[in-house]
Amino acid sequence: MNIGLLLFIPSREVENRVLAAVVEAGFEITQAQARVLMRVGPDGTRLTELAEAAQVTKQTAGFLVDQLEKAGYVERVPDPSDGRARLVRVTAKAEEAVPVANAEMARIEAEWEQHIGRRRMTQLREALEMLGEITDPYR
Amino acid sequence: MNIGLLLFIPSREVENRVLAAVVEAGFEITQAQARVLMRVGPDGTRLTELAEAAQVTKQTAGFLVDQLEKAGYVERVPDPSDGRARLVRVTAKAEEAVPVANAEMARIEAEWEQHIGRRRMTQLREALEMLGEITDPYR
DNA sequence: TTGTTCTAGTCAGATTCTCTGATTAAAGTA
DNA sequence: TACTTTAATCAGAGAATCTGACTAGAACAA
Repeated sequence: MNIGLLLFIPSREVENRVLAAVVEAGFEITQAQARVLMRVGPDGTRLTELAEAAQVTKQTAGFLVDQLEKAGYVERVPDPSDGRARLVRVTAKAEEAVPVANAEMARIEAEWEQHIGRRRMTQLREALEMLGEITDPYR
Repeated sequence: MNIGLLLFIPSREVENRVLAAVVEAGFEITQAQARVLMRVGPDGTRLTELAEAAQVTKQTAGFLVDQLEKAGYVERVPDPSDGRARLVRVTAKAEEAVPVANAEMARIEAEWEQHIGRRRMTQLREALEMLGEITDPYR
């Protein structure tokens, strides 16, 4: 079984379930928007950085941030260190979704650990963290 | 770091690189088409099954299969056991892309093994195979 | 056998996501 | 100052996806 599909399937499972939980809780947000929102840092992040981290073009990132802004999940503030740039920051409203997402994630991890065992779960996480070092464009 | 993102990042890396290699080799195909094509079984697969495995609606699967058919990567033949159904089968042309994809995949795995070590790579694959049992709708 | 219900697939229409190319304004640099 | 680069946006188009409605064949119950 190919490693790409092996990674893709549980990845999608998490995405789907976490998004479903968040939507269920009353937050209207899409998968694409969530992928960008997830990348916004605690002190705000520039559009260009978001685009790079989420691996989409600036235009796409801008389009998604527009929607997130309209829905009240992020705000754009001027970047004091660069007059051309603006910082995208998450709002209090978006912060409220975090515990919902975390709870569903914890539920999933618990199910997985139930199935594959604690040791393998630890190993999985460790291997993935290391792979992130060479595959995550954000780092 | 959340487990969904940890899975998503390397998953996308594989998808992107394998697709790029296949396109580079002259096969004109998109990510969405590839995801469906990948799920076609050796004896042909029904559209409904493809849709389920790839987790898209029948309409979307049909749309993508149309394109794959036009491009000559799959053909639709009547299902002898059911007059309503047709079997989607991969053509010889599509088979030619397989070694290209496999080669790139092997290259990626080698790089990863270089970075995280052989033992962790084995553990990773084992954990993912097991997770597939509870997350892959195809099985 | 004959309705009734279910299943496989398609048609129509709309929305969402994504891209390429061009433009504007601010920064950095020679 | 003039040139180049960078951050962001505007315009337009294409790709992928969905919901809802429909057709034809299969399955089943009376």
